Amino acid sequence: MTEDDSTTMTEYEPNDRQQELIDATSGIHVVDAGAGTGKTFTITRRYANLLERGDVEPEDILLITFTNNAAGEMKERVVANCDYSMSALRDAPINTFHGYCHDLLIRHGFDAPTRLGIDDRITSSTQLLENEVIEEDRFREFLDQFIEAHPEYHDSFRTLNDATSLLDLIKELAAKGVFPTNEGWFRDGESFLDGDYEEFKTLFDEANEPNEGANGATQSDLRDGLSGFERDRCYEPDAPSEGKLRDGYPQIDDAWASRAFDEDRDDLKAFVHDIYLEYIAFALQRNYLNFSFLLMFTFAMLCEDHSLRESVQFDHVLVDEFQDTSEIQFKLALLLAGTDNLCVVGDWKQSIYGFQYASVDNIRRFEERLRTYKRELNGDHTRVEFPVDDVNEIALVENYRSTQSILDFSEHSLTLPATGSEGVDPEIRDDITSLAATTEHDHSTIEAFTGEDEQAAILTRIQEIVGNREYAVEDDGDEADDGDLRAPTYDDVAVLTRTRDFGRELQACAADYGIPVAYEGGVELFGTEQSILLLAWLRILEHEDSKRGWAVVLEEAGYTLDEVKHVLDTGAYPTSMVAFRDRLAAAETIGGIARRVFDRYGFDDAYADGLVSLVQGTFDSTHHNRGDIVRFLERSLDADATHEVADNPGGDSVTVQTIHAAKGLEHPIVIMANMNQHRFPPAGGGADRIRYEEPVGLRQSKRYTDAHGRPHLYDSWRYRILSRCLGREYDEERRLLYVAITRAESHVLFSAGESPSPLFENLPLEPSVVEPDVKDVAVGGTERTQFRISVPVPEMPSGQSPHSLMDDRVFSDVEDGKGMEFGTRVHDFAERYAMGEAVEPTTPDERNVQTFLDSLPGEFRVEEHVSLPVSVDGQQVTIAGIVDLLHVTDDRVAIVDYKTDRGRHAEAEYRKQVSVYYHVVQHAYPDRGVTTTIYYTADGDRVAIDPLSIADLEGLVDVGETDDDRGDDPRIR
DNA sequence: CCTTCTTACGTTTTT
DNA sequence: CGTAAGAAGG
Repeated sequence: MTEDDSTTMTEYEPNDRQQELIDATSGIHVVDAGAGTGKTFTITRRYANLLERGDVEPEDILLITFTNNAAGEMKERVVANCDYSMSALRDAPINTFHGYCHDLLIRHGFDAPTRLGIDDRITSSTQLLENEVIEEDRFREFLDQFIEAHPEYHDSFRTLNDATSLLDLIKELAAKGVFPTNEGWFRDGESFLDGDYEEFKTLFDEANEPNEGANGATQSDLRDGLSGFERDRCYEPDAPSEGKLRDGYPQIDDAWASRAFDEDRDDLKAFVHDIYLEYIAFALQRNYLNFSFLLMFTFAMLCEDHSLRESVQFDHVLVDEFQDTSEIQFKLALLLAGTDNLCVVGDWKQSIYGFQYASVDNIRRFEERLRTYKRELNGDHTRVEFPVDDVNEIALVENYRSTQSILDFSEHSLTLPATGSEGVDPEIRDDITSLAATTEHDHSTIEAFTGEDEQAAILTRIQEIVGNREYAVEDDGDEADDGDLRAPTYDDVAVLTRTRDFGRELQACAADYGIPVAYEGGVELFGTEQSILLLAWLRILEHEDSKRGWAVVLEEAGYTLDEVKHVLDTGAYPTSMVAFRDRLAAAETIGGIARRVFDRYGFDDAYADGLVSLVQGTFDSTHHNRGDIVRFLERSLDADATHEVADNPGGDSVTVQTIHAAKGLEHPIVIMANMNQHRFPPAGGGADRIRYEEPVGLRQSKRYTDAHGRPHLYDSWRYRILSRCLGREYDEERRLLYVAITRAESHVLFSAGESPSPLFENLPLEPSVVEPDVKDVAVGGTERTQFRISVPVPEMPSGQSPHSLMDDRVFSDVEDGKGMEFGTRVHDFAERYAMGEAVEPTTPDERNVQTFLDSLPGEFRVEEHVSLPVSVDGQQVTIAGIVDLLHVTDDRVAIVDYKTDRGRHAEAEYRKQVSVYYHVVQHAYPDRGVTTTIYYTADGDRVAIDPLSIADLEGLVDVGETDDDRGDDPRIR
């Protein structure tokens, strides 16, 4: 499903344009590589071609990608195309900008901070701070001490509404190459802050152009936008009255352009400068760098240290995904290029990372920027030594993904007005390189629909599509030339959304109907029950906040509010919980704490795993105490922080993801959902009081002074005029829609609810209205009941799994051939079949399971968590595990454990495992007879096991081993 | 056609 | 809380 999958097969030969790029091994090339044109394929071929010529080695070629994944994939595919092995390319500079800069700083960046006049060093102990929530926390801490130290800025501080907006500003400036030094600004940074009046004047004139009325000119957008100029606002005394400002008609007076632009910003610049510089120093002092500073220091170092720059420069520089680069990244590429063998590849139509400071003009106006940047970099010293006049443009035009209908349709999206009144510059069409399809069929459906309940409408449509040959998709099986069409499955459908929330809602809604849906992408990990309980236990461990923790834990355990209150007041916490707390307190690492908490509650899902690995990864060092972690969890919860969680149910399911997450992927059928007002495009925008915007530079919208003889936060009348000229940009929203459409191979559908957005209404399609009619696919209503057998948690237990009682050696000399994955699949089938899901057996083992389960009357309990407390040498130990199946009838309970083994070699060991289950189950069902059996799926043989006594089991426990030593999955297969 | 009022909204995510 | 799009009013 990755980009270029259609071209990964080596049997494909490059097309003419691809070949041109592969052969273009010298000179400057800018490659317009549209969606699905085999970009990665071509780049890796080009790279291999360079190596084959003999005089170029891997270390002479810098290949920059956008993500670490892409870098890894590039390496693999280069290896597939040339004589080098993976190990030979291990150290090859195929990397992201950040990754490469990190390496460079570690190797040569010791005194890079001195380039900004900061007297500190980057050392091998300097950490890269990756987590945003933690950085914001540090930044707040920094700001507090900054305010303390700078009384002269107290007024400036009053203008701020939110501390982190300043951190964002710093990162934005860093991405533009604007850095502070102890004496002012690095190189010509200050001119960026001042802005460019000429450019602004152009925008001003544009906004001030009279509109065409029915009879003659009507007022300009600018004049219109300035109505109500004084409404609900208080300006400083030098502000003009609305009447004066809007004196002219149909335009306002030209002179306002310079009056609004020219402003004394020395105080503002000094304020931002000092915070910026001192924050960098603060970070170094605390031994960390953020992603922005990584690039900043590398750039400063390469700029100023001429011999270093020359020594690291490359013969060839190749940048992939160039539409996602920021300005400083473009400049870094130039500094790293020793010759004019510079090749950038990208597609401006897929530039959707503006909020991460990607600058689409890097590729759209490549030549212009190249010249400007060369001039800037060479101002005082020749850093870019090669000529930049001769730029070759190559456009890849053959698309290997979509039908021609979809490709043609996708171009509309780039010119759709995104508001009722917006006019889109039609010249954009001239920049579009039309793509040519290579598919054999052109059977596409392109349609739009609405439904009052959009979620239901989408699910209804999905059910109509799946299995319907009208929505046939290409069957790209392994046979070389197929071109056959087949009816779609759930797997073929992807629902794309602009914002995450809609996708998550749809996922929940689909789950109600039993429609298989896999949400892919970042998940709100901190709002989960797992996270809340972990936080609660950590609070209990931290004594200051322990009551808040206890309240959550007690409530979860089923105490009523009154009971909770009573326990909190008296401090009489249940002894088993106190014992658990003490056991937690003994854990060495945060990962150990988290795992113990999740074991206690039986969480062994993707969320628990995600949390364990996240906290373990974030707090691996000993520098953090539990208070830090509590704060981290609180902040993350507060900030709705998201995190990637591997929660793919697998199997045949609909994909739901954001457009951003879908970039680079392809799907046979795409449903572009939630095209509603204020959702796509989203409403709102930055309300930051201090901001940087091209071309007006650094500005503030409010200022705290005592003008009018009264201290107040006055509005800036200049800012109001300037912001009216800048307006809101919807180009990126159109590109997002473009990306969504071009993910589709065969069919595209657009959906909206009750109030479609202009983007939807302006589609050249006639929307149909879908009456919701979702069929419930959950069979028989056999809901999986949450039933948990629990035995009171003993004092001071240390946990073990039944696995630890067993002797692994019986498994080691067996050549089974089926493997663990097979076992997992059979167990999954058995679990789902027992719960009444409509699953079909695919192997003889599964058919045996089916026959077996069909023969059993009564009730099933599936995957029961059990724990058995035992005492060994006076020490409490809990053995926890999961029973595959409990077969419950009126007078008996049967334990069934599936085994996929071909032979019986391990039965003696399994006896220990199922004996644990026996004692727990007997305890839970004291009135019924309990039988313990193993079901061998290979031959359908059910074997009764005579359980060991508790005393026997206790004899098997090795007290030296704690739960930290065992694997994550206590399940025994 | 122009102005004023009302109402509804608050994103995306990799390094 | 501040913004901006659309509706209503003049």
